[in-house]
Amino acid sequence: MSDLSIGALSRQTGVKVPTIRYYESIGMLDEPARSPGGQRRYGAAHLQQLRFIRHGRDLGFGLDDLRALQGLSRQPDRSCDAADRIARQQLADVERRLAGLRAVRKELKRMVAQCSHGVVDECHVIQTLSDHGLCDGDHARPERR
Amino acid sequence: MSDLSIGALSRQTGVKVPTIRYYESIGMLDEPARSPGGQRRYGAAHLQQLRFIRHGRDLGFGLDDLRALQGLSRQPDRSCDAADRIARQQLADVERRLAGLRAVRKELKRMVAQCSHGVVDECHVIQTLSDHGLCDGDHARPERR
DNA sequence: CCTAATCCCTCTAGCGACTGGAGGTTCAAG
DNA sequence: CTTGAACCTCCAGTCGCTAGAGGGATTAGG
Repeated sequence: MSDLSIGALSRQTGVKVPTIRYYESIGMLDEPARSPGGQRRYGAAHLQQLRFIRHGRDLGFGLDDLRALQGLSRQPDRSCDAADRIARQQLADVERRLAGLRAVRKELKRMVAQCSHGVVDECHVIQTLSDHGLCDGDHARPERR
Repeated sequence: MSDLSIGALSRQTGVKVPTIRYYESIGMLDEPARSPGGQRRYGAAHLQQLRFIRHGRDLGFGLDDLRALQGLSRQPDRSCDAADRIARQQLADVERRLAGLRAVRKELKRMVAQCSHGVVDECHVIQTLSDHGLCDGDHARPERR
């Protein structure tokens, strides 16, 4: 029906062209039909599928989680406990990262606020980095993934 | 003076052994002296240097930023404007990510709260992923780096 | 002094989730 | 039919580590 080129699909979803090909290569996105000359031609189902992935990525789900959720969405009669569990875990993960980032922000604010715009030797930015004892918060490493 | 093995340095700083070697390989950490048998022997300066890196990583700075900050800290007479700029940018970055994560959290909470624990077909977790229109927030992609 | 346990060495490859480039082919508008 | 944009495949690189293989060094105890 729709018959989109990869570029058109990219525009519709906001997913970059090489990323679409990457998703196909790792089996996240179904292989599309090809034009006589070998170019990819996508239909409405692909559009839907890619939007699902895009939205999930925006919410911070990993590709493995999304693969699992995709699998579930194809079996509409099964219990959604598994989906619920994945989403809850993701929420917990986001909460953890928020806490970490808040601690980091607090420390960064202190660093920046105390900078007297003088020379490096008296700079709180450098001093704080050199000596963790100058921090009060226990900002553990927040990042990862 | 201290004369630490790589394992001892690791214990003192909380940085894993392979990570220490990695930092050396990319020129973040000065090459240490070696024992007669070729094992690394670190001094107090290395300990200080690695703590600086560790602390900076904990605050979310990239290794390139830390390299620059390290360079500045070795020139104590220069203005600390550059250091200040890097820290402010990092703070702005953290604020951006916090905003993104808060939007994501809101959406995830909605998804999870609305789940009626029935079958997949009526599951809000799956439905929301399938249709971004069900979201109200404009949770743009928060992650990266 | 010898042995065993633990540590350390280099080198290579892998992770997640893309992103970019080179070098060549196909498509669609005019 | 020509032109230029879009497409193709394949490979390499990003960031910041992390893990494993296959070996050598160090150290504490007997």
